[in-house]
Amino acid sequence: MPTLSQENYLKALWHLAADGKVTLQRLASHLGVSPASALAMVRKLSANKLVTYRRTTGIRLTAKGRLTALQIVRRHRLWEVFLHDKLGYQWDEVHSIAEQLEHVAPADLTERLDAFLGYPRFDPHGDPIPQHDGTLPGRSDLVLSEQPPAMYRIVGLVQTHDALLRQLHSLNLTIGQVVELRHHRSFDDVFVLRVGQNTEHIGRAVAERIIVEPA
Amino acid sequence: MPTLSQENYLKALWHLAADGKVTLQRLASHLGVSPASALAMVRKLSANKLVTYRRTTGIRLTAKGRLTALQIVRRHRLWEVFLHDKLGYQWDEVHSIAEQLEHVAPADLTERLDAFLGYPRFDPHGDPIPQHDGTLPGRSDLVLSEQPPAMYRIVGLVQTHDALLRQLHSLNLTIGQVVELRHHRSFDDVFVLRVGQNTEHIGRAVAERIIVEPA
DNA sequence: TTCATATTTTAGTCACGACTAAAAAATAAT
DNA sequence: ATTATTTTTTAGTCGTGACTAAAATATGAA
Repeated sequence: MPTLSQENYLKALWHLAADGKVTLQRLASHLGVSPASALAMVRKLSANKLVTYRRTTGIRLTAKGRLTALQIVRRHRLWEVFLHDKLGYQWDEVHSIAEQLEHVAPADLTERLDAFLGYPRFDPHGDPIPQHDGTLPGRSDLVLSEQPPAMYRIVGLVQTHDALLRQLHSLNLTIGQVVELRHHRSFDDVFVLRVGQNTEHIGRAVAERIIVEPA
Repeated sequence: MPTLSQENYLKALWHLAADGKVTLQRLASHLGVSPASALAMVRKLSANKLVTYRRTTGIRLTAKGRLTALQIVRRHRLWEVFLHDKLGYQWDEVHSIAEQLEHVAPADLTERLDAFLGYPRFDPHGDPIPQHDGTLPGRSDLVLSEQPPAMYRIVGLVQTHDALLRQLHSLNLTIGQVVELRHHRSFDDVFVLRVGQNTEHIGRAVAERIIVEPA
C-alpha cells in the first residue's frame, strides 16, 4: 500500500504520462516540489515496482503502478460526483475537496460509493471515471435506447438515482449483465429486454441511462 | 489548524476527559503510543493553547481545544451516519472508515453533509452528534408527535431521508423554525402546525422525526 | 520514614518527505 | 570541438511524529 504522498506522485505521473515523456523536472514542477525530492520519491516508487525510471525513457508507470493510479483517479472522480450531485457543490469547487477524500480507501468503500451514486461514468468536469477493472469509459459508448435489436452487455448506468437503481437491480439489469434488446411492436419508447429467462419491459427514460457494448 | 496527528490527540483527550483525570499514561495507551511521544505532542498542543498540562491536574482541554475536538467528533459521527444510512455499512463497520474521513474538513463540507443526511442527532451507535455550536443533543429532547399543543422550536430532524427532507423544507419545517402545535380534532395521527402565516398538516410518521424544545 | 513501585521527563535516534547548494552528466549553441 | 546551459544527482539539513533507554520525580507500602 503506497503512502499518501506516494499516491499523489502516482496520480501526477498518470496525468503527466498523457502528454509525453515524464522528466523529473516536469514531475517536480507539477507537484510543486524540488527535483531532488521528486527523485527520492521516484526511487521509492521504483523499489515498490510501481514505476521504472531511466534517464532515457523518463519515469514510466508499471502495470501495477498504472492500476494503482487509476484507482486513485477513480476515487477522486467518484467523490467529485458525490460532492456535486449530493452535496450541491459547484463543479469548480469539488476538485480540492476530492483531493483529500481520494486517499480514503478501505476495502469496498469505493464500490459502495459507486453504487450509491448510480455508477456514474463521468465526473462533474466531464472526465471519465476509471472503472473497477481499470478501463476508462469512452464518450463513444452506446446508449441502449439508441441501439438496434441485438445482444448487449451492460457496461454502465448513468446518473441513476436510488429508486431507479433499485428498480434496475430488481430486474437484474446490473453492470456486466448480457441482455437481448428488442423493440416493442407498437410503442417506440418501450424497450423489450430478455434477461436470462425473463422478458422485461422498460421505458425510454430508463433505457437512456443504460450504457452497453455489443456482446 | 491542528495537524492530523494533533486532531487525533484532541479527540482522544475529549473521550478520555469523560472519566476523570487524563494522565500521560492513559493518553499514551489509548493512542497506542509511548508516554514520551504523548508528552511531546501535549507540549505542542499546549503551545497552541489547545490544552493545559500540569502534573497535578493532568491534561485538560482548553475551551478552544474542546471546541476543536467537538468538531472532529462531529465530523466523525456524521460520516458514520453517511456510511451507515447511505452506503449500507453495518453499525460496527463504520468507525474505522469514519476515522479516516473525519480529518477532511474544508469550509462548509461538514454543514452540507449534515444537511444532506437530514440533520441526524445520533450516530449509528446511538452516540450524540455534536452540533455546529458545540452542544450535544440529549436523549431527553422532545419528539414533536408526543407533545401537547404549544409553541415549539425545531431543534433536529431525525433519520430524515431525501424525499422527506425536501417535503419538510417546502413546508418551512427546518431547524430553528418555531411552530405552534395543535392536534387534529378527529384524527389522532394528524398533527396541525402553524408555521408563520400558514397552517400545515403532517402525519405521525413525519411528526415522529421532528425534535423540538419548548419555545 | 524509607524503600519499592509507578509515572513523568530527558536525551538521543529513526523514518519520512521535504529542502538547499553544489557536483556531475547530458544537451544545445557557437 | 569546446563552451554554455539545462537536467540530474549527490550530500547534507530540517520538521514532524514516532521510538528506546535511562534519569528524575511522585506515590504507596512496610
